[in-house]
Amino acid sequence: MLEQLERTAVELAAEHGYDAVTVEMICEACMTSPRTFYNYLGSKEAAILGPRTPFASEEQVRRFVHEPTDDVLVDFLTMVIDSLTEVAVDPALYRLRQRVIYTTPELSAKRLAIDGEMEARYRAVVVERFRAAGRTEATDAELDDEAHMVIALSRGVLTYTAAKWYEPGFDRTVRELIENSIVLVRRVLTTSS
Amino acid sequence: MLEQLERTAVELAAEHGYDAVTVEMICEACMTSPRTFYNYLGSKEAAILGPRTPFASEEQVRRFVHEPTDDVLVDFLTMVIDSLTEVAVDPALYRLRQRVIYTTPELSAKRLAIDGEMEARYRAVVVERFRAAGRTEATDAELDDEAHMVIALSRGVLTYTAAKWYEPGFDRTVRELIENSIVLVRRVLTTSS
DNA sequence: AGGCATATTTGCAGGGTATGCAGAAGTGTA
DNA sequence: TACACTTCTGCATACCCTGCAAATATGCCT
Repeated sequence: MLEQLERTAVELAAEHGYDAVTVEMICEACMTSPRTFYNYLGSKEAAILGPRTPFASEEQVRRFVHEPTDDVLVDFLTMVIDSLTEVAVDPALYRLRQRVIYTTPELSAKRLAIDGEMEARYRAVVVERFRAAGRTEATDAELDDEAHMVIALSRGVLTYTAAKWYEPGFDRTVRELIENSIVLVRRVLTTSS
Repeated sequence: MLEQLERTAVELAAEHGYDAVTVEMICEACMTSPRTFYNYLGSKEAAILGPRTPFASEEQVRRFVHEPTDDVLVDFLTMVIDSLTEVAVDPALYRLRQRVIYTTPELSAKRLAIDGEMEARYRAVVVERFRAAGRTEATDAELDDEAHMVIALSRGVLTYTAAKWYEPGFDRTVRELIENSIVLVRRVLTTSS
């Protein structure tokens, strides 16, 4: 039932636009009552957004912390992207969902806010990595600041990547996109003009 | 009237929390009707968010495009921050507003979305600067990509800066914060681990 | 099958945001 | 005072969402 409600919500929103679809419509299509919809999903938004994006697994975090390359940003982005692409389930529905979210400002905003809630946790992970790498010369505050910035930059890169990913003529893999993004970051920060 | 409604909305929200304040409350405090509130403001959100953040002025854009230093990111951030801090008006109300927004996830999200709408325009400005600097070796698509990344990174830095700015013990100026942020960006991208 | 406990589903009342519309109230002018 | 014009207001309506209690379905035991 939950699955059917979500699917129907996403499909209807993709077809008519998020605002044009009412909870009642979704329920009629699913032959159930609005009250049940709210019991399962809590809100119309939640139906479209779907399950919360997962935090990186313990194993992924462990690798990030204890098997560093010489580039935090790349490692961090790799970890996050890996955790995101692990979800799988129904790829068609997944992509439809993303499309609806991405084309509805209200929903992208909400999604950004939700993902932002994980940032504090990720920040701690980054600090842990710094510590593990023997960064003992810096104070806690300094490392936390630096971790904060790693997260902030990653957010930028991920935003950029997501935009590319949802552009009409998308053909490359996420990994290629991220690699391309990193190259771009370096270019922006090293070349003049 | 409009001003009074906004001020009252922000003050009540700061005191009781955004969700706890109803439009009716605001209107009672202002001795007016809910209908008038909606005539002026359109939504409760709008009352708290206030006027849209302005785009950089023509003069600021001109300087960014034609008087480049060797660092796009710094120049871009400088331009944006300058345009943001030019607003002025009532500083106390301004800060109260920011605080309410920053402490209400729903509102920060919305604000981020609104600001995001200016990114396309800023991207064009960055490309213009690249062109003015004689970057003729690159294709349009390449420059646009690079500009896109400048914006994405800036968003990250601005997010970081905003977080710092609204931390309890804030004492430094925005300019100092930005400079500090840039240093941090470079460190993250150049030092190992 | 009948009876029973539990879980799921539903209806209903109500509070909140927001919009369209038409009429009321205020304002300035001849 | 009469008129035009702007501003404000009330009312009806649509939609989102929540709490509560009743109805329905489900599974299990005798």
